[in-house]
Amino acid sequence: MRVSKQTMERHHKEIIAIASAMLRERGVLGVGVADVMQAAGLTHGGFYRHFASKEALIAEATSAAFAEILDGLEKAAARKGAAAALEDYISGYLSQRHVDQPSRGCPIPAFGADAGRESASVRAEFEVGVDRLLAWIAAGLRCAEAERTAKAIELLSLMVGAVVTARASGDQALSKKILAQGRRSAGNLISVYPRLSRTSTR
Amino acid sequence: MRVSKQTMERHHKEIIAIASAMLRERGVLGVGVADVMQAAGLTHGGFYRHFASKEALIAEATSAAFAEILDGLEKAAARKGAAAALEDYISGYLSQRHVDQPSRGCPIPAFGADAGRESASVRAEFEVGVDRLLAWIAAGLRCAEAERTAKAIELLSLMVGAVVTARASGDQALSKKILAQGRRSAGNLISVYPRLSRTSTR
DNA sequence: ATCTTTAGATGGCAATCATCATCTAATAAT
DNA sequence: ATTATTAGATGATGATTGCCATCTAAAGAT
Repeated sequence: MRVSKQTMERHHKEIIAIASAMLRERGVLGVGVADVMQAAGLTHGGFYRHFASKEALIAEATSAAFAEILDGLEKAAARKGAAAALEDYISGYLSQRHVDQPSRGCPIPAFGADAGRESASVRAEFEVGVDRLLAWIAAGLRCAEAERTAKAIELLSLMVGAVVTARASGDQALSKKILAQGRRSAGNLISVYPRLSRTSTR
Repeated sequence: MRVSKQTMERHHKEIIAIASAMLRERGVLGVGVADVMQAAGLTHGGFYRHFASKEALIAEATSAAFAEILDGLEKAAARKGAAAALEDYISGYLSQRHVDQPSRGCPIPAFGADAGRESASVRAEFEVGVDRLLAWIAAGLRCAEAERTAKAIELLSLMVGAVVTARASGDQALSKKILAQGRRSAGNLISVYPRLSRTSTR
């Protein structure tokens, strides 16, 4: 049955939103076209009126996941300032909640490894998202302009690695230890005080 | 056809070795039982004489991957000292080669996210491996005893996150930038000089 | 030398996968 | 009001999935 233009656009967005959550929960290969369509209240056959392939959906869903997160971050920065928003972002990122619920969380620890195995179109979306995220983080850092990008990369790497490792290590003590240490390390990183070692000889 | 005990044991180990490489290359869902058996020169039917399930293979292959890496690390530490071996480990970990060839690399960035979705038996193997790896890293750090574990966790998180993010971002400039910054950050971390911010007020 | 055991081969199971041809019902254009 | 267009439903495609029953040939035990 045919459907109005608005309805179709709504369906399109719903499919992407559902896919972006399922992607983060189950990974690229864990998500089936039929699963996504069923979750959207549609049948699997209509999928190819919306997307050229599963790969195209993955790319769009990746873009949407980053866009959703970055929109939230930019609003938060506008509301309470870049530095305070960054602190909130870090504590949320390195929370048990984020580890336990990947579906609304950061795409990088959730399916970054999968994305590396996907086609260039998916990796390109990831690249754009990471770039935007790094720029947002850099804007919230209280440090010399020249150091911002470097520190942003260090901070993001630290957070991504802590979440991946904590998730892999299950719900045991080690997982919590990694998260707690991640919070401490990130706190040090965003501190206004420069590192002695950063300017040291070596 | 039946095969001698030694041959069977050899087959068993070959299956695990192949699976551990394929796991890191394709992820958990990207590896099929038939793929592994074919790569081992066997047919898929014999698989269940060796393993109770695919899950059991994943668990054994995870354990084997960590064991192989840690054996190498311990030998390196015995040969040239823990601190020097750690420096080598870091530069290898954050190399383009490691990003491009996951099959012999660290399991954490390769399929840590997948492992988080797997059963407790797989996650348990991951936990043991991460624990051993952290202990080895800690032994190579030149810093106060009390800080070793914390620094080891920070260093591992940083490295895992950098590799995941670099892989996800494709083979472009961003990927290389993340790796290069990871090397710089890791270098600062293992430096003998303590961080000012670590002991600072906040 | 005979018998029991079993690793691996063969083939097939139902389920799932991405993809697509066909049909239909309703929208959008005329 | 009539017609052209098309979103979605239906159902099937061949390929692949993990898993298993059966067979067989060789190893290990007697």
